[in-house]
This record gives sequence, structure tokens and C-alpha cells, in this order.
Amino acid sequence: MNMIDDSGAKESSATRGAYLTLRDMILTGQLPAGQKLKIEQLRGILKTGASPVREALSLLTSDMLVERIDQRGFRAAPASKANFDEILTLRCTLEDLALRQSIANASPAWEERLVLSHHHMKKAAGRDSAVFEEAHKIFHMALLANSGSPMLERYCAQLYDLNIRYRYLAAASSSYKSRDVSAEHAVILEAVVQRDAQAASESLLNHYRRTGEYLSKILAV
Amino acid sequence: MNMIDDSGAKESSATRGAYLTLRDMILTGQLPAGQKLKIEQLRGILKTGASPVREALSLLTSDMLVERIDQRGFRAAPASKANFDEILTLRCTLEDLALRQSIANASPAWEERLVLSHHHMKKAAGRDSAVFEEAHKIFHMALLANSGSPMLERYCAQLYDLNIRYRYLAAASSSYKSRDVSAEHAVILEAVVQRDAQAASESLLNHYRRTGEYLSKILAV
DNA sequence: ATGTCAATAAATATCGATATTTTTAGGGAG
DNA sequence: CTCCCTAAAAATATCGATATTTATTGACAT
Repeated sequence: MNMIDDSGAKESSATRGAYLTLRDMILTGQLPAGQKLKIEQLRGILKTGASPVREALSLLTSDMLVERIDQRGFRAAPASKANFDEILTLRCTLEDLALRQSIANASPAWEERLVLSHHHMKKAAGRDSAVFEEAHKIFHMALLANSGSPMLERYCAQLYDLNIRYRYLAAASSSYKSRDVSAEHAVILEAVVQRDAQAASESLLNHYRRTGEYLSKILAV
Repeated sequence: MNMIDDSGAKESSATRGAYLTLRDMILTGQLPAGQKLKIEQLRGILKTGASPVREALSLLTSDMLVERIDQRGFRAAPASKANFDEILTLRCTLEDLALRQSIANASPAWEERLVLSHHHMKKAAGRDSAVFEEAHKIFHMALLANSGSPMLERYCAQLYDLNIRYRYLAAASSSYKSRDVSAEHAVILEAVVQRDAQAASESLLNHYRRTGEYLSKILAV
């Protein structure tokens, strides 16, 4: 009956907490790709029982962030240039589809949501990297959020996260500052507002491919 | 040390056993779409502890066959015409991509594997429905298995299963006998052997869309 | 009647202990 | 020196019991 404690937020369930923490640790590289994830070890970090840890790892399997080998435990999903290229290709295919569907279903509410998330992202530009990352994801997901296709959006979100992981892996988000990504974002938004699906898709895909090229060099095999 | 017992197969882990059984029960409709999945109830059916059941359900979340509502348990993923249409669209997009990549990477080994799986499927045509279903899936997955893109193949396999579920839902595989699907399969295979990506993709997508139309009518809202 | 609230029942989530399995390490035989 | 087999250690997987949370029921006041 004493939930007045710690962070103030609702730590709904131990499993969910473990899931979110582990997810973050893998995305940011605190848990390196390919590393064995031992239950006892994680129990220590997450300060919870074995069941929630185990269940969180099972859930992370959905997101392809963790691999499960029957009877032999879990490991952080391995990373490779081939995997990165695959993610980029899939992202281009699926986001193209999602963006076009979103534009086809365009509504004032969606447009407003887009403008707002773009605004928030711009405001977060100078701030803490983690804050910007969050806003950046929200903007990009908002672009796809009107497709009327929940599964498609889920796949896109998954792939987005997998891609983020490579960004962290390739040297703590230095890629953003070196290029004028904010101009690219503005171009995408403008095309969407104009309901120009072709232009929107092209600029979105180029946005990804440029970052992809950059990361590819760094990941060079 | 006495593993001489029952079925003869290796029931590797309780979790895996539960996963496979539950998966089958959901795909075939023994566990109806949207149904609440209570741990105790499943424990009885699967004759195992709560932990493996829970973990199996978490894993089925990956496959979008089970929904997890934090603190409120699990339920079989709901089914709807909208969901069915979404699956069909995604399947067409992703399998098109996978098939074209597979053909681009074509090799004698892959071609032989294809011919064999096609042969096995034909032999299984008259047999038990479950046997044919298995062979049918293997043939279709073999078409995509040369894409060099594991994630893409995983998505395709997932979507294939989700689609199967609707077939069961729409009246126990009567759709197969009513149409000459075996001819369609032969056409696809032939196009692939000829390395004609365009023709292969078109016949594959038509194959799906025809079945889709048929099911759509039955699922009529 | 109807809506609210407390008490009860049911189900989920979590813990701690134990059984199983895999990995590691050590000690001869070839 | 290498290979294989066995014993010990470590880690995973599973069970049974308990704590928490959600859902249900029925009494009571409006």
C-alpha cells in the first residue's frame, strides 16, 4: 500500500519495467550486440526476480532485439553490415507504402498532429540527445500514423528502432550535427502538407538513404 | 534419465512445447480469435506450469497471434476483415520483394530445393489436410528462401501463418478443392525456373489475391 | 430504479527454491 | 600431444506458493 516511492511515474509491472530498461540498454549499446544475456546478471541490474526478466527477454524477441536459443538462454541480437543493409531496404519499402497510404487518407487532424510533432522536434534540437531522439521518432512515426494499417506501422516502428541501434553503434549520434537534417525534415513535411505523395516519399527515402550511406561507411567491414 | 517415454520426438523444453501447441490451436481456430487466454485454464490443457505457459504466450506475441495487455493477461489476437485485408496487402508487397530478390540471387541449389518442395506438395495433395498445409507452406517459403534477407523472410512467414488462420476461420480449407490451385503453383514454379521475375511475381500475387477475394466474401462484414 | 462503494472472488504477476541441462575443467588412455 | 570421457560448476528452465491487481457481487444511500 505504499506506492508513494521513487520516480513518481507508474512502474506498472516489473515485467514492463524490465522490458523498457533492457530495450533501452540494447538500443543504446550498453548491452553490446551479440552479448550473452544471463538471467542472474540481469536480475542484479534490474533488481527484480527471474520471471520478469525472462518474460521481458521473450518480449524483446518480438522486436528482434534479442535472440532466444532454446535451452541455452538469450543473447542480444548480433549486428552486421548485412543486417544494417537489410533494415534499410525494408524500411524504404515499408515506409514508402505507409507514407503513401497515410497521404491517401490525409485528414486535417493528422496534418495538425504532424505539424505539432515537427515543431516539438525542432524545439528539442539543441537539447539533450535522448530528448531529441524521442521527438525525432515521434515525428517520423507520425508521418506514417495515418496509413490505417496497424501492422504496417508496427513493422516500421520496429525497423526504426533497429536502425537507431546502428546509429548509436556507429558513434553516438554525431551524424545529426554534421548534416542539415532539419532542412530535410522540413522538406518532407512540406511535401506531405501539399499532399504530394511522390515528392514526400522520395524525400523521406533519401533522408534515410543518406544517413544509411554515412553509417555504412563507418560500419565498413 | 528415463526419456524413453511417450511420442518418441524430443520435447525439447516445456516452453517450446507449449508454444507450438498454442500456436497450432490459435491457427486452427481451436482457440477462437479474441478469446481470453487464462493461465490456469491453459495449464490444464498443456499440462505444465504457469511459467512455460506465460513465456509461450509472450513469444506468440512476436507472431501477432496473441495480444498482451499489461496486468490484464493475454488474449488470442482478434480477427476482422480489415485485418485480413491488411495482411493481404502486406503479403503482396513483401513477397513480391522477397521473390524478386530470390530470383536475382538464383542458384542451382535453390532451384532444386524448389522443384523438390513442389514435388512433395503435389504428392501430399490427396492426403490429410494438415500434411498438405505443411507442404504448401514449405513450397511457398522456399520460393522466398533465396532472398538473402532473413528478416524479410521472417515477416513473410509470419504473414503466411496469419493468413492461414483466416483460411481455417473461413471454413476448413474447402477453398483448395474448389479451384485448380495446383495449376497456379506449377505456373509460379515454371516462371521462377525461367528466371522471369515479373511473371513469377505476378502469378504469385494473383494466386494470393484470388484466395483473398474468395475469403473476403466469406468474411463479409 | 440507479449509481457508488466496500467486500469478496478470481486472475495475474512475482518470488524463492529446485530440477535439468549445458558448459567447463581435469585426468587418464591411445 | 590430442582426444575422449567423467566430475564439478554454472546457467537455464520449471515448479509451487504468495503477493498484487483486477473483476464481480451485493448492500446501501440517493
